[in-house]
Amino acid sequence: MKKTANKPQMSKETLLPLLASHVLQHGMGGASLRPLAKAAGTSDRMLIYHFGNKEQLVSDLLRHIAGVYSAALDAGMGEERATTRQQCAARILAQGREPMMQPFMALWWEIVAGAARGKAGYREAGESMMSELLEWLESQMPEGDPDPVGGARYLLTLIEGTLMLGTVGHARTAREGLLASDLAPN
Amino acid sequence: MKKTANKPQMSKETLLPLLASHVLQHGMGGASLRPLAKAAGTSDRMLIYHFGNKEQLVSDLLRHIAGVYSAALDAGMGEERATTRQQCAARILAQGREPMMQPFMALWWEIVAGAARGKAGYREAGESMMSELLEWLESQMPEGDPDPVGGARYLLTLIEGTLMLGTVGHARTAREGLLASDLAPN
DNA sequence: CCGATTATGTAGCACCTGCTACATGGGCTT
DNA sequence: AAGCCCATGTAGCAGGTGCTACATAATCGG
Repeated sequence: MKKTANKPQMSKETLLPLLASHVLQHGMGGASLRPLAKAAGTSDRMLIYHFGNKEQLVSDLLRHIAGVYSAALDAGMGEERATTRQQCAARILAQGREPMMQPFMALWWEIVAGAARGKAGYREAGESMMSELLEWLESQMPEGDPDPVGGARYLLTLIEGTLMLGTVGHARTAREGLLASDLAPN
Repeated sequence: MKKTANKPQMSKETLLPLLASHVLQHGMGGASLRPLAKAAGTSDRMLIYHFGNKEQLVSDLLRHIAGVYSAALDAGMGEERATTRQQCAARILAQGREPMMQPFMALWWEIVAGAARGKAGYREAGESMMSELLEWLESQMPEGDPDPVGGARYLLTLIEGTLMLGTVGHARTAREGLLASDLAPN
């Protein structure tokens, strides 16, 4: 028996993945200490011990989740670029509809809502995740695009609007809007 | 003294405006029975009495708020139409930034988040508010627009994406995206 | 004027909330 | 071996949660 104890031996770093997984499944609304603690195999007491207070825990957790999101984006990134902007948008919208991304989508709107209310950590997490997505989108822009940087921003705006409309039952509205845009497949 | 008692004499209809005003200020997260009751000058007991349970209360409240939103839109509607799509989008984005609309904007993302989690009443309220906005937008489309219906849907998608990006600190991204679109003022 | 329905207040239930005090361990350094 | 610090368990706090039971008051139909 060396120093490798079989006791849990927890730390922020070991706790965060477990907490993130729980939050991705159940949302930020249900992120109260005791359920979180149970999901991580600890007690609420220990969560406060490691993070100081709940606000700090939420901040750290959101930052961690933003990192996980980035990794998930990388994992889902295709090899070859798109050949048209329209294909590029379609590709990322399809990615957003993948089951693997579903928990992120549900959590995303809670992050936006928290940011709108000025909650600590929410705006930073949202901004970071959008920056990540924007970067990914730029890398996916067609080869000969005349303005890949501006185009990526334009597509991002359209894509996020489409996702939002879909969430409140206006998927059809967004689809018809895209058909009426300069992205229409003709 | 006829039958007009000076006692409060509450009902769903008299309660809902008071509840809505509280929720618009403090958000759905703080919409627990006792604060709501205090804001409406009643007790949690009476809220349950009138609405049956909290879920029903939230449903009724969201439907009521969707109606208030519609009225606020009408009140802010300008007389003359826009002359270009770009002006049309700018006008509605400005409207969203008005102080009067601010509580709706903050509440909006909570509605979207609730819709994404399948909470009762949220999707319906979100869908209704978007339909209202779409209708308003159609009425604002330029006179000689070749495709006002599709154009309104296209603008709505862009506008909502812009609002979302602004909420998470990416207002600049959205602005640059619009500049790179076919809406660019040139 | 009486009886029934409607409206409201007071207490209270069982549970959850973030957080703390205190004790006890177990492993580390010296 | 002594002392010490980090980790963890048990209890508990004051307050909030949705909701209910019960009693009472007000109002209205007969």
